[in-house]
Amino acid sequence: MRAPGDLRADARRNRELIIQTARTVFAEQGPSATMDEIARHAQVGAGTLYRHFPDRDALFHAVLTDALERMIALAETTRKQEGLAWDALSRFVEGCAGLRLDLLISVAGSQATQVATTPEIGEGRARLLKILDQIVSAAHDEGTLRHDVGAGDVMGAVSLLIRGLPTLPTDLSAELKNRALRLVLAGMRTDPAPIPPPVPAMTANDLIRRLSTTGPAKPAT
Amino acid sequence: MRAPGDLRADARRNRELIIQTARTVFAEQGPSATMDEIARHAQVGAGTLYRHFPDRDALFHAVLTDALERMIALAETTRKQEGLAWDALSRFVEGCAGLRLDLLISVAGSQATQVATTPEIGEGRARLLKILDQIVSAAHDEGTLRHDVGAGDVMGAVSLLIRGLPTLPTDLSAELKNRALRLVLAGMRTDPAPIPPPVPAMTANDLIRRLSTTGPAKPAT
Amino acid sequence: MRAPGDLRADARRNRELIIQTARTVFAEQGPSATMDEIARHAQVGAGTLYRHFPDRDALFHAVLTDALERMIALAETTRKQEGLAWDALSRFVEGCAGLRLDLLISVAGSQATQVATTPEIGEGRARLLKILDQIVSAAHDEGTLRHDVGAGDVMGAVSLLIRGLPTLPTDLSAELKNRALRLVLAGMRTDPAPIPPPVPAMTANDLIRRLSTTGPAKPAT
Amino acid sequence: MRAPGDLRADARRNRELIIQTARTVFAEQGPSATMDEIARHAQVGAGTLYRHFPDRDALFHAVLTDALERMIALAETTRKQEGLAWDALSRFVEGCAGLRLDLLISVAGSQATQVATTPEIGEGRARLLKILDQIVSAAHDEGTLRHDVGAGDVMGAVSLLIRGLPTLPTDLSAELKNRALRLVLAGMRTDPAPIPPPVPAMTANDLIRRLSTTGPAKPAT
DNA sequence: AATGAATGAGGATTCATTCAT
DNA sequence: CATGAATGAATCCTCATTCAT
Repeated sequence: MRAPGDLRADARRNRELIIQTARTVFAEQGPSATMDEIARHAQVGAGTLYRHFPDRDALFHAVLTDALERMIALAETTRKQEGLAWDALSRFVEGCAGLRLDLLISVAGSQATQVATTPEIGEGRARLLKILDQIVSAAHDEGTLRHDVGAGDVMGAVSLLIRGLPTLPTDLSAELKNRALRLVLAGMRTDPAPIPPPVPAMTANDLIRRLSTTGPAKPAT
Repeated sequence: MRAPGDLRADARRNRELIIQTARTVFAEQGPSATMDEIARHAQVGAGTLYRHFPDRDALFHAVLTDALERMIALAETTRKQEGLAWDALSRFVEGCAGLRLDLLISVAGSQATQVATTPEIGEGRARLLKILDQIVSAAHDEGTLRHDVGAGDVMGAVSLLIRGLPTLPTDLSAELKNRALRLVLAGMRTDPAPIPPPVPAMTANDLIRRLSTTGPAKPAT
Repeated sequence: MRAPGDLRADARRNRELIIQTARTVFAEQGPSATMDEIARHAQVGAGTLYRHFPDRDALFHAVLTDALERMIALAETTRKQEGLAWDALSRFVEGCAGLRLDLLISVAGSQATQVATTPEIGEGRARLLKILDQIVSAAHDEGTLRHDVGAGDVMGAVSLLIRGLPTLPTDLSAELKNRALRLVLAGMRTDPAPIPPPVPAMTANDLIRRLSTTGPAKPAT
Repeated sequence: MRAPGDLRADARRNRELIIQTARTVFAEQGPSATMDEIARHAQVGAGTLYRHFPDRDALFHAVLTDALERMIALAETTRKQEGLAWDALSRFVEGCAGLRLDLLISVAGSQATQVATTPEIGEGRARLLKILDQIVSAAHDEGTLRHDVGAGDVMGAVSLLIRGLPTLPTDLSAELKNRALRLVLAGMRTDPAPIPPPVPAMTANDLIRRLSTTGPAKPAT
């Protein structure tokens, strides 16, 4: 008899590969990226993709679950590593922006309503919120976080902002996203918003120039 | 033969009808709503839809242009009606959330990249940004708006937030969106944070409860 | 305003065309004939086929219903035209064999179990059985039909026999089917067996020779 | 290395297992049952199945050959055991119905045309027909069997009838099949049909009731 | 100018068959 | 040899778009 991890090792690697590829492809092409496209990028046959994820929704579900896990891990890390709760909170918020989770809601929003209501997803969300709650409570106690801001607000703002603006050039989208996140963080502080440090404002002209200079970052579906 | 104005009135009415219907349908079913679905909701034949908009992108374009016009009108109105530039700014931001533009970016993001780079759209964006610039400058002068916040930041934050979170129940989505908008506004102020008034925080438990109670707001595509 | 039958005439013609084509193609290629094949034979696009019959089962259903109607019409005709109930019965049985309904059960048997339980099909079957019942009763009264043979037996035997033996050369299949039908009819008579008239038996050697001489009648799927 | 007989025994057992499993699965799910389904039911991997039968047709071939062997064995048995040729004949005909060969033709008919023309199958058929010929000749000599009925007729009628009506509930299908077989047998007799003994007829109402009461016997493919 | 049927290219999914373990 | 994962061609079905009425 074989060791149980043998073939499974290969399969597990493929599964992981497909999930990560799907995340990338969805982020780049939007939620209507085709299954074939994903399979091609992952360098596997369509059949392999379907062996692992029996249909489109199953793949969405796996991608979303994976994304949630990353956010949870991020929240736990920052909570442990940062002395100040506020620092944990802001590192979490900014870290989410870097997780390349653009698709998290975009995918869910366009096709996967049922996916979003899966028990696993629900539990994952709850787990994440519990951790955020601890950070938020600590920040309340520290006096750094406004008391009318809860873990639900943090989660909501992050969910809204991490999507970025897919029609814009990638770097401009990232910059606007980061600036908006900083503004939200500033709005959450009790004191006069020492954050962010005075960087130049994004003026109307800045935006217009950068919009007219560059083409779109991403091919449409 | 009829007078040309007669038919034109009819046609113009149909065009308007289709645009508004499309906005609704896109907002409800996501950006992959089919042309037939839109035609059916507008109670016209597919042929009529295509007579007005030669292809899918043309329809997107019209919907986005229409949305931009609404935002422009809103910005102009608040600028004229409000004495304080800050009030104009915050009324604009909050007004956008009420325009039901959920689809503005969601549509654009998933399918209409090329649409987003159309000259008309570019000009509309520029026009809107110019008006915002006036408001923003006035607010800077007033001392109510942080100097490191520009019209581009306002536009960016609004664009990111007005989409809402389509997988959540409608009311919860709206509430989270409004709370996030208020946090952003608070983050833009120079002074501590008179906004929003102390309302109870959205806690982790609030969010978990409301997520598990209600089903999703919208059938997936 | 147009006459209501205008466009519909075209569509109705297409619907009929597709049903008859499907019957032929199923009869020739077996129940796993592809939708595309049927569409090609009918000289319509796949979309047209699907507009009329939303999925494979719907097409099956239509084909089966159509076949039932033909059997019903046949039963009614023979009942009216023949003086002797026995003649009506045997003309019905033999007529069914000529209806090219080879697929009737073969299709149903392989894929369309749910189709077979449709209310329409059920009603059609009942209607047919009622007519057969009248013929059968009259034949009982005539004294030509054994009293332990009912309309259900007639229907059952016909259903079993009309399929033919698709692997055999067409003419051999037809001949065996016809001989079997005559044997069944003979078995239903009260008197010795005036039917069939003494034709030469199909001997083992006949069959072996004809099986080895000719290739199969039909390309496999 | 092991003795060759060892593995061979295992392999032979597997081969037999797969054939019998395939027969069952085909009979239950129709001729389009998948290879994976058969492998799963036989509790072997797909690779094992393909080691024994290089492709789908090879498996069909084996199943059909096996069925033919059973019919041959049955014919030989009845010939030896029955004193009266007629009894041998009718026991053969009825025995075939019990062999669960429903698929014999149904499979062949839908997919395996080429299979049906294989030399092995041809020889098997010939062998079976020879045996039937002996029985038929004896029955002619006995005066029990009509002289215009040959071994080919027997084979044909049996082939047509043993398939049953897969859309009907199992027991109803079996009953109709048995009744039809008895009618055929009656039709083959020289004398006024002492067979079958007077059982109640299957009336229209019987059939309608039983069709509406029970669901179909088999899930469609 | 409106209608809705027809078209067919394209995407999701399945499954016979191959191959690495 | 057995296993079950990988493959990709083939099939079902959808939907943007065209066209006859």
